[in-house]
Amino acid sequence: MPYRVGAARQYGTRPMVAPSIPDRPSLEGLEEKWSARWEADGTYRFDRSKDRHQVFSIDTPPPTVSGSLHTGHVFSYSQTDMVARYQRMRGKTVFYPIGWDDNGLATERRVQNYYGVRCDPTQPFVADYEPPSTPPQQAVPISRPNFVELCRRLTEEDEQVFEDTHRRLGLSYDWRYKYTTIGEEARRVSQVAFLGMLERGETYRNEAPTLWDVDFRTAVAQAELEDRELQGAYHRIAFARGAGQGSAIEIETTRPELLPACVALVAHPADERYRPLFGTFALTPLFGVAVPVVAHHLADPAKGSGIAMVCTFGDTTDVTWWRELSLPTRTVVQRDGRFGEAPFGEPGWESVDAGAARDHYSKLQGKTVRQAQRQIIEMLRASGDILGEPRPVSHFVKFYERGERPLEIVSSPQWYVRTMEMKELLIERGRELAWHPEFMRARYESWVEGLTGDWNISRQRFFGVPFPVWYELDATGEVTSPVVLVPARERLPIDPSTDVPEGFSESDRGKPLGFIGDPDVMDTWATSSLTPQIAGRWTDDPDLFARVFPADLRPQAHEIIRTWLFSTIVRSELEHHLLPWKHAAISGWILDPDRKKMAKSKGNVVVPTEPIDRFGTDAVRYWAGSARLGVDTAYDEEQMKVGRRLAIKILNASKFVLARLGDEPSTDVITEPVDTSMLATLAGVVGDATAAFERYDHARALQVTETFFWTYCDNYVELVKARAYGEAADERATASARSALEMSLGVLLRCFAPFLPYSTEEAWSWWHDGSLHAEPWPDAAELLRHAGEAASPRLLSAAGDVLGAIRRAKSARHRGPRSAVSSCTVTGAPHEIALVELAREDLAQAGSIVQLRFVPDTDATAMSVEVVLAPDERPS
RNA sequence: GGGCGCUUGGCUCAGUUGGUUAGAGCGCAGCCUUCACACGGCUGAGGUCACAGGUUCGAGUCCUGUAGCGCCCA
Repeated sequence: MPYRVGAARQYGTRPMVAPSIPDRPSLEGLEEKWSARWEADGTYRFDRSKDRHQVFSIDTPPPTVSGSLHTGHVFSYSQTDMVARYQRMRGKTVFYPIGWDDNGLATERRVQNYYGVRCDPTQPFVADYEPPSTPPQQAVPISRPNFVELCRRLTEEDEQVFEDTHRRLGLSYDWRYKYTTIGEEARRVSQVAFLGMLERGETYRNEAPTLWDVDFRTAVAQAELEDRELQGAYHRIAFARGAGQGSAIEIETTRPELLPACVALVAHPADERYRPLFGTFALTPLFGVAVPVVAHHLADPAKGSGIAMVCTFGDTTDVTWWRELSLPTRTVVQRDGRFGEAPFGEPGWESVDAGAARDHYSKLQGKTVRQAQRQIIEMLRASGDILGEPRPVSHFVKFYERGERPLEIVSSPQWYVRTMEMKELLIERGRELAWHPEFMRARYESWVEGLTGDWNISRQRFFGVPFPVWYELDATGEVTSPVVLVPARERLPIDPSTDVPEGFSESDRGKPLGFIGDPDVMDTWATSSLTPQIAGRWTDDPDLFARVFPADLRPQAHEIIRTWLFSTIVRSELEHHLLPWKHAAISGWILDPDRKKMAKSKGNVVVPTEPIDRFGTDAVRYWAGSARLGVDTAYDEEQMKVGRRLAIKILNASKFVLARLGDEPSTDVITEPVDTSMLATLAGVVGDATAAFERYDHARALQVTETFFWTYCDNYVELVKARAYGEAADERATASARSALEMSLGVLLRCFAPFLPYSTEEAWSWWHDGSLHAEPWPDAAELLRHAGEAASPRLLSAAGDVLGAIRRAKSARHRGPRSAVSSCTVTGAPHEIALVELAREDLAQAGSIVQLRFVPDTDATAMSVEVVLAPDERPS
């Protein structure tokens, strides 16, 4: 591929009249100036006429708009932008869209708090509804359409703030491809993909025990769970045996309130204490229900009394026992977290004393889990079935990660995606993906290996993508048929609560022999897992999609490997049998200066606009760019100050070079050994930076460029200053210096461009038309050709060493940098001396050396420099 | 409890496939201002590479173990 370092191009775009260079270059105002220009010029527009192999496609997880942006976003988004800019300069047309994740629970909560409302689907729709001007104490119930409307309104405001910040950061998106996860296209893609899964049998609806948050009133997926340690207590409860069958069985439980839901007692098959009891029955206290004593290996003989009661459902182990031992179901806890009906005496609820059972249960019905626990303990005490005092215990209980009360397990119809049968395949896909850093793959694999159930994608929420299905009702108005009514694909997206299935009319809704829409919305991940398809306009623009999918890169943080990355691989596999991207770049976290994770809940969040205001975008990006992928990084203003200094240095160095451009620029005239040595060194730097970018190591690319740039300024620029000023006798020496300076500056600006887009663009604009960011990335091989075969990087470094020795001598004697050296003697191995002697004139000028001598010494192992300063002529 | 990562000068971090006296920046100290840069530059001091074994001619780097910290999952 022809990546030209671009003598011809570089010079070719040079304006006829050199624009004026500011006397005092400054970073102030560059962001506004260049952001507007890039937008106006379409600098970062994706060229959709290009084929897939000419495209570099990035699938960025859209940030959640509800809530504020923090510096962590700036950090990882900047890192991705560096790759995007590099690839663009490598000649790719970059597909780099951005979206906003406004779908889901986070937005609902924000709307509730912001406006002081709550969604109540039983409320009637109010046209032109206006929320209270100040949020009232008691949330106002409003209809679902009104609630969704408020969600849209608030997210639009939030999205504008986000867009402004992203633009200031200089992220090189093509804004024409902006999307949202609740927008029409996202809903269409989600629904098309869902119906595809339905058709292929990859999704199914099942009435099943489901982890349920009683406050949020929604099912919770495995990815959203977390274990929290809770203080509880073991209560010892006696279960009577049938007449003449022996003494009571004592069990210990942390959830005595679930006694009416008890369906069995379980002990380990090898437990000698209980072996004789397997196959017999015991009676639940208070309720008199006969439950079998059964054996299962998950029963822990060391826990409590070694025998446990199985309830429907106290925890996930209960679910396992219930399923594997085919136990009956007696559910008492409802979706609102309160005790519902329990018809003791009726089929399935047989009791030896149904009257007493009902009497006892009537005191529990309607109570919350906590209240019921207090009540049942009281009743058990009264009946004498509770033994001794409760024994405090600390145990882990499952919570919804956003929830405040332990999850209950209820039975309700949910849509599931068959992920369990894909596990092997998913792990294989994970192995095909190039992970940066490599070790992040383990996070993914251990997550997939640890999956215990299919992916539940139903959410009993309001602001989300509805399931595009209806159910037929029978003559009694119940859903009994397993047949699902689906819309034609052309109708999507639809909302089954307002749209009507083919062959029915709105008047059939909810009526016997009519239909009813699925009441739920999809889990936010069921949409977010389709960002490659949404951004690439899979359903609406297949031509575009073919050019950008599968993507080259998925950048994201490590905590969403188990959610976003995982679910996207699942969907891509189901829909396309392809890995959705080639590379995954996993960024680290931003920690606060005390190395604590930056999080809103901790109150240590730095708003990104603040450091941008104080140090400038380039400075903040420099900080982000110096951190490697996968490494958690502390928020560090010192590092931003360094970046700011670098950006200013770039402007100043550019000013110096451009103030003495030659009249007839040409690469042919770069002949002086010091100049060609510099070009050869620069070629090495470009090679390193390129290789680093190719392996997604942007930090290394920045570091090698920066390191070279400082020695370039300190040594090379100082060495050639006299020639550049035209003070050399030989005109060719001057032309060589000027051309080399111009070429190297152009190369350096391009190397820095992905990191510091504003200051480099500013400097570039001083002597070019067109954007630096549309320039080709420099090519090391071409630089080497300009340097010539004879050029040796060693000359520049050796001359730099001599210069350093002279500086040290002057510094030690408190002399100024331009103070005179009466004599300087350089001693070293003959080949070294022969080399460094090529820089004689430059060294003499740069060091203000009167007498410069080079002494070859065959015994010398290292070069040594002896400096004699001229007498100090300053007044003392 | 399982997995992953980290431990290098006061601080933040580099250190590529093991190869001479271990690097950088910040901070600190000293010095230097007409001639790109005081929103600066130069120079310097400062490290038994967490610990203990092992492999090797040679280990910050590879292996084993220990400790501490962090994250993910139970």
